[in-house]
Amino acid sequence: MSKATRMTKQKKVILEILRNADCHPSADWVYEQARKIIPDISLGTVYRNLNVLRDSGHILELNYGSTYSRYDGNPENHYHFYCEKCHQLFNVKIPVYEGLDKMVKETTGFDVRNHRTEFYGICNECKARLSSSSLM
Amino acid sequence: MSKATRMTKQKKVILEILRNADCHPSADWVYEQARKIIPDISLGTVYRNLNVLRDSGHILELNYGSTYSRYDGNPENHYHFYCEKCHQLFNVKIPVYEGLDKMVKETTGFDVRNHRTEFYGICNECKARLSSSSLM
DNA sequence: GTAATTGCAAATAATTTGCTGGGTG
DNA sequence: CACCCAGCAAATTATTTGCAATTAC
Repeated sequence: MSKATRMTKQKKVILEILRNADCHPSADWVYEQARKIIPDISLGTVYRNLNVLRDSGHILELNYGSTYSRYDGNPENHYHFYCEKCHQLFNVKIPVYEGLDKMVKETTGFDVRNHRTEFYGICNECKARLSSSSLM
Repeated sequence: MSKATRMTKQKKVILEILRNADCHPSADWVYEQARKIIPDISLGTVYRNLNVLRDSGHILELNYGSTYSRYDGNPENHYHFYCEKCHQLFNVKIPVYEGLDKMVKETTGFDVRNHRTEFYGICNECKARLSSSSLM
């Protein structure tokens, strides 16, 4: 059914970068990192592989709060926090509440596969920066 | 502080369209509807007003599951369901669980303002279509 | 060997912006 | 009557795609 997929050195490097990243990078950031290892890798290849890896369930694509997608090397569903000041994305370490899916299935009848939740607010670093500024 | 904002007939029409929409339309759909009332309205004006209305809290901008934004004339936070087959977006009528925000505030220390949740799966119409097809 | 994948560059899609004239408060 | 906002078109940004050469299996 699904097309055969080959493990190229480009794909391997991209996956490795995402797994080792402690942030939720954009395609462009992944591209810059990948160039350090494969100098003539192209941005198109990065985008193509990010899509392949997302479709095969190896990574997550996130598109909250910005005009571009961010990627997450941890494919297991988890919650995120978006800082409205510095626009960073953080992992939130509370368990995914799967009971919600069942609740929605009961009220709508839909086949609910999963859900995603993003929290919005101000992160600790930005809170500190704001309260030390004279503008408060 | 924030700039004065004027009520133009364009802005009024755009807001009215969104409030009466029973779907979660794209900027382009809003533009097509608005043209029926103000034939020479421009797409740029639609985008500008959607941003103004979003910033002033009159509408919500949603960007889940697609490459373009959708807009919601109901500015109160509520959950959504995205059908992975037909790509429609539905409102989910379960109450927003604000206790989650407090939980995240306690585990992270962040100032959590709110959260958004989207459910993913297959809607009823698509379920019916799938089970009646010979491909199941 | 052959089909998937690459690099490159051009194409697309969605949204934003500069400018000048018009309409709101 | 000042200044925000409209229309128009060109610019920007993020992402996708066509093609010939390359490479994994």
